[in-house]
Amino acid sequence: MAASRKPTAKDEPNRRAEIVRAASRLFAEKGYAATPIRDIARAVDMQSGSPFYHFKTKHDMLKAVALEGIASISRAVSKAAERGDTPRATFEAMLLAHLEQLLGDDGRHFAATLLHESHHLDPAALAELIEQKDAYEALWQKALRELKRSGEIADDSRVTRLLLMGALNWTVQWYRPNGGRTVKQIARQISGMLLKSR
Amino acid sequence: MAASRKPTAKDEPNRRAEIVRAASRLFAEKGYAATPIRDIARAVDMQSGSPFYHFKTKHDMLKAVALEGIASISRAVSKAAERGDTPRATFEAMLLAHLEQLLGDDGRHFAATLLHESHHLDPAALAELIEQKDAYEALWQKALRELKRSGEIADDSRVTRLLLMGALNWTVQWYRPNGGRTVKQIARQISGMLLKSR
DNA sequence: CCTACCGATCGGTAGG
DNA sequence: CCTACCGATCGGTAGG
Repeated sequence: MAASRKPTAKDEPNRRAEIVRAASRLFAEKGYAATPIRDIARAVDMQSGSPFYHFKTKHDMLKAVALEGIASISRAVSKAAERGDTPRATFEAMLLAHLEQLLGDDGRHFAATLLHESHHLDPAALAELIEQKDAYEALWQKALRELKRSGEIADDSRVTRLLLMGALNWTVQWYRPNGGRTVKQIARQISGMLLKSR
Repeated sequence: MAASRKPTAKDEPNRRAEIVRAASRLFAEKGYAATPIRDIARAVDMQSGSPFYHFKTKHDMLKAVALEGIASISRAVSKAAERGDTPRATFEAMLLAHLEQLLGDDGRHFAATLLHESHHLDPAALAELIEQKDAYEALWQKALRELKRSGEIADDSRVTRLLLMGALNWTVQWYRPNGGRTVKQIARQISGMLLKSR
């Protein structure tokens, strides 16, 4: 898995992205504070000081991971939200997109870092992240509003949204691929729990 | 808040419990790996090496916090489960008890540590914790089973339980006391979302 | 991006 | 429980 040749500065076009990817995996698995930069460097075949050529501080790495995490979830769910023709179909497409980002191979470590390690960010970076997160959650608030208008949900308050986010985001803690249930089945079960008609 | 007298070995009857309490708060706020034992010692007016008189390792402190966390949640919810006369009343009492433990002043830091920092435990301690957690969640599975029998819920599968746990446990991320909603209101909203009749 | 390195911090311990 | 301390690790940097 690790390339044994010695990379040089001109070698890869985007070493920075590789670092972010490796960092996301290690932050997700061992936590930000418990991950030495040396481990991230080794994961991308660098020497221990070299990541600092791409990032000024370790915090900047975390910031990059967290922002990329919320950005790709946001992108995927926005796109899904455009496709539904009914409030219910829209909602179900959004559920599926959100879960695919959280549980899929590509975004899983970004999402886990975003959800569990963001509190290590400095206040400025945290504020930036919260701004993105608020914009993202507004998509859900809108979807809930339309479900209420069409009579498929009784309450579209902020608390409802937060409880829904909890049910979704908590899947990161227990979902295992090859664990019997597909992501699509879980999405369907959530909509079955929340929506009235069938 | 911090006593300025110098405590001696015979001084307090239960310094160990104070350490666990302080550790729960710091682990919850800054994370296990980012909390130096020196900070815990200072929080209980000890010198930096003294916590090791009570705990062999830092991991043992985390283990104590996590096990006390699951134990008190388990105790509170068990007690609540005994009091309801209908499946619905039982369920609502359990919801309230669980949330009070997670969000109340006493258990809040224990719960946050339990939920967010347990992965730092060594495999043996983690296995012990999971055993307790499984026993706890069986209480919920039973409650869901009875709600299904009485026709107030459509699905009492394991996934339903996990989604419910997610909605509940995620409150730790967003609930703020004096934030408008009481714990009781949140509990009621969850039962309103999940249960069919009114 | 590598080499070589520094200062600070940290978990843990010996001895009392 | 305190004093005094050690060895290891870690984020970060200078210079090339």
